[in-house]
Amino acid sequence: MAATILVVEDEPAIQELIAYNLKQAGHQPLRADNAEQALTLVANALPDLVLLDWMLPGLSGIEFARRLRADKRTRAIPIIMLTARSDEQDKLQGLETGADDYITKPFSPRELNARIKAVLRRRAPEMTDDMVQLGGLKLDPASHRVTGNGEPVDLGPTEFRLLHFLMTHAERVHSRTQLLDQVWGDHVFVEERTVDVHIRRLRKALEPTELDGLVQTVRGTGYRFSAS
Amino acid sequence: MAATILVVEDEPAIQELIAYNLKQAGHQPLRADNAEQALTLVANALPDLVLLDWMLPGLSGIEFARRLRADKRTRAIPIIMLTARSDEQDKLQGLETGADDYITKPFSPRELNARIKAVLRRRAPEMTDDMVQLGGLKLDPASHRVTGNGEPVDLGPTEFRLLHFLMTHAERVHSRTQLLDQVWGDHVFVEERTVDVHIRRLRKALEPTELDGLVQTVRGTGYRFSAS
DNA sequence: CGAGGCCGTCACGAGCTTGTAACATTTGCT
DNA sequence: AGCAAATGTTACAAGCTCGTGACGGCCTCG
Repeated sequence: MAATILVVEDEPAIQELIAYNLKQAGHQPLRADNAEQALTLVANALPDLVLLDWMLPGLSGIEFARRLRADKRTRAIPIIMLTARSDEQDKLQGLETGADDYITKPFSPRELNARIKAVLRRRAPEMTDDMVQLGGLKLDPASHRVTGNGEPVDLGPTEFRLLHFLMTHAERVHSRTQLLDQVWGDHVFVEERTVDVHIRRLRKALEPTELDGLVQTVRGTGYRFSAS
Repeated sequence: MAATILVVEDEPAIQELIAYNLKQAGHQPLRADNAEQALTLVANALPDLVLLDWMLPGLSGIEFARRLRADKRTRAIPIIMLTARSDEQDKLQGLETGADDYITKPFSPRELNARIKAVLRRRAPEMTDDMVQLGGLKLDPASHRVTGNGEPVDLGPTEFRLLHFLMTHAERVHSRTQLLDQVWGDHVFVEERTVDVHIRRLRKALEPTELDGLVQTVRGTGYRFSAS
């Protein structure tokens, strides 16, 4: 878990309620009363997910979603829209605009959390605290523990995040830039070669378990985690 | 347990019955005949849980629940609603409003107690008086006593609550912020590093029993109680 | 009103992490 | 083979995190 979630909701009580529930669930809520404010926040820091009220004063939720989708930097952010009652018209338009899911008010905290988790699992599996197990390696985000063939593996924070991302996006090559964006964060500027060093550190930590071969180099492209 | 439980029920006989049962089970019942009265009581002292009749004269149970959820101070209070027969409509609306559980009349004292315990455990496992026993450490909330390998361990109030929380949420990393929210209470403003100091005091108290290793640091993330 | 216990904060230092540069090695190509 | 680009590897200084002891304030109890 531990995702940063932007809540765009003009009703203060509901906003407060949602924010509280997000915090309880281990997320980091960001709040905005309207779309303009939300855009400013997004400009400063990318949230991992957006909870968006469809009915907003000023710039509408639909329009806000469009703008997110129009900008390359924000296009991939999952959006869950909040609609009053089951307004079919809104739902349709929302899903067309690119919302990942919708939830109708009133909703229970339980339902909200379930949907957030579902969407994150689909769009950003490394944000959930699901255990990942691949090719003899086991990584548990909840306890923050890694074992290789049963033996504990000691990793630094960055190596842990790197391995987590690679394992949740296995069998795919990731360029250094992508890894920097995903593992380091997108507003960070670091030398690309730094990735190499951390890959090295990760492999070194995996060596005792003979599992370092799972982290593979794809020359000219980047790195890949592969269990095959 | 020893939880303070607010009973909101307009039928005097049933209210009396419930209150009696709660007392028997070791709880401290507060009674209210209607939502207005209940609000007054809540304003004075926060109960640990609310038993709420859905059908009330005047302000309805649903509305009362909404108000609890709307106020930051009362938002976290678990609610169990009492519904006459199995009125599906009410159940649905109740859970959406944020009730944690429901129980249909008539119900047995046993069932009521079971649900209360379950809800308390789910919302705040460290609220129940279940004894926790992990890795040689034994913590008994009822007698407020801790023993490590049979030897008594002397803890201050905060260390006790901290250990209780960690033990009831073992094998999970908790950030300092989470610990402050859960152990100190989330309206409190304290330095994050204060957590470190109390962890230190907890470890020091555990040292004589050689069990201080159970409280582990996860660098860059937080702390974890682990028996493995 | 004095003693003791508990709490939150601070400051210092050890040790761990991290980004970078520098050098070594491998790879692909001609 | 020879070359250039890409990647592996190592060392290191700077920065950050965490452990730890100390201190002063507050409260309770005698």
